[in-house]
Amino acid sequence: MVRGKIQMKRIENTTSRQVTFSKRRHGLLKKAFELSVLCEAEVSVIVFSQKGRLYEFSSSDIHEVIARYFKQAKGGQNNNIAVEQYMQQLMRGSASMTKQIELLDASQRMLLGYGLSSCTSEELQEIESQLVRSLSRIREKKLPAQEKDIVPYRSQSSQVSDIDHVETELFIGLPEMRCS
Amino acid sequence: MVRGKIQMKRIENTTSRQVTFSKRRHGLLKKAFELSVLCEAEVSVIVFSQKGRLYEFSSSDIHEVIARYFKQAKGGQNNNIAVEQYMQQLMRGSASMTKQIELLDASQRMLLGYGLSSCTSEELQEIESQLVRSLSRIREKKLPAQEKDIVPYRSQSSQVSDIDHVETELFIGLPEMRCS
DNA sequence: ACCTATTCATAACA
DNA sequence: TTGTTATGAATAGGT
Repeated sequence: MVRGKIQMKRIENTTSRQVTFSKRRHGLLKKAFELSVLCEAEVSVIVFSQKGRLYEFSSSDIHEVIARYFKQAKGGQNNNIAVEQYMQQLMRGSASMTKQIELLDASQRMLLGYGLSSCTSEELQEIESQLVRSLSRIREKKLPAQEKDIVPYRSQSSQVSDIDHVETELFIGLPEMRCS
Repeated sequence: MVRGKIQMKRIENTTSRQVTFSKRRHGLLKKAFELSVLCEAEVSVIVFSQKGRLYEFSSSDIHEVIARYFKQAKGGQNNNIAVEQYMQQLMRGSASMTKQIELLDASQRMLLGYGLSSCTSEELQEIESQLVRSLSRIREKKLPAQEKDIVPYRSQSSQVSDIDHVETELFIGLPEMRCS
């Protein structure tokens, strides 16, 4: 398009392809932003580079946009509402899970001693107390087995083995399908 | 940006806002297409107008892109794999449901007598036979109740009342959570 | 990363 | 709405 317009096909030269990707990616996200501002539209853009790196823009919560997409797409004529509602619930579930992950991430970092700059002294105290309790429990366990704590039953499936040790709750909101 | 550059804020005049939306939306989707071609990137764009109309571009199946997004976003460090897998399954479930809807749409249209131009004569015959069978069953039902067909139990919930009358199957693939 | 000659996108207008 | 055009933006190739 400049100094000799280019062909609309994959740029073979790796270096110039990467440079072009960087420039045009910037341009695309900027345009998306401008469209959302000028026209009060809801705009989301997702870009994966060849190497799998993720770039995105969203004028509002991208989960909401995706949920709205699933609701609207194919939603015109004679499609049933149940599917749309189900999809919305799936999406809201995804959104809440992502938020949960962020919260867990933050709390874990705190318990590991990182990201504490924003904490009040009370919070730091609370974290410390928690750490103390954790420590004492661990030491308690190290004593010769005394069956003090009955280990609750857990599925052997490794699928959920990393998520169910936390104190938070997930409200996925699956509609009653197969499980009462 | 032309004949006097514009301010980066909502365009107040409704007409020019709509015109600008139309033009810039075209430009955005075109740019997204070009980026995906030139740089072999995976690009998805979702746009909702103020009136709620949906516009989209995706270089590949948008469900796949969204699934990949959920997999990648927040997926860097210490997040557990179970959540990612779960999200992927939710997304694949959404994708398969959308495909199911399309199939159902098509078959319903055929049974209603539309969209038959692409059918072979065998298919038309099959549809006809089906319609005949349907008709005879309906007439059978119209006879005084004889308890010929035991009506299988159905949830009273209207949530799924429109989807479970079809002969196709949905493989949502929910991981074992709460249901065995 | 920084230039700049060009092509592209588009705001205003018709 | 669709089309035209003057002008600002984006960017391919080069440094």
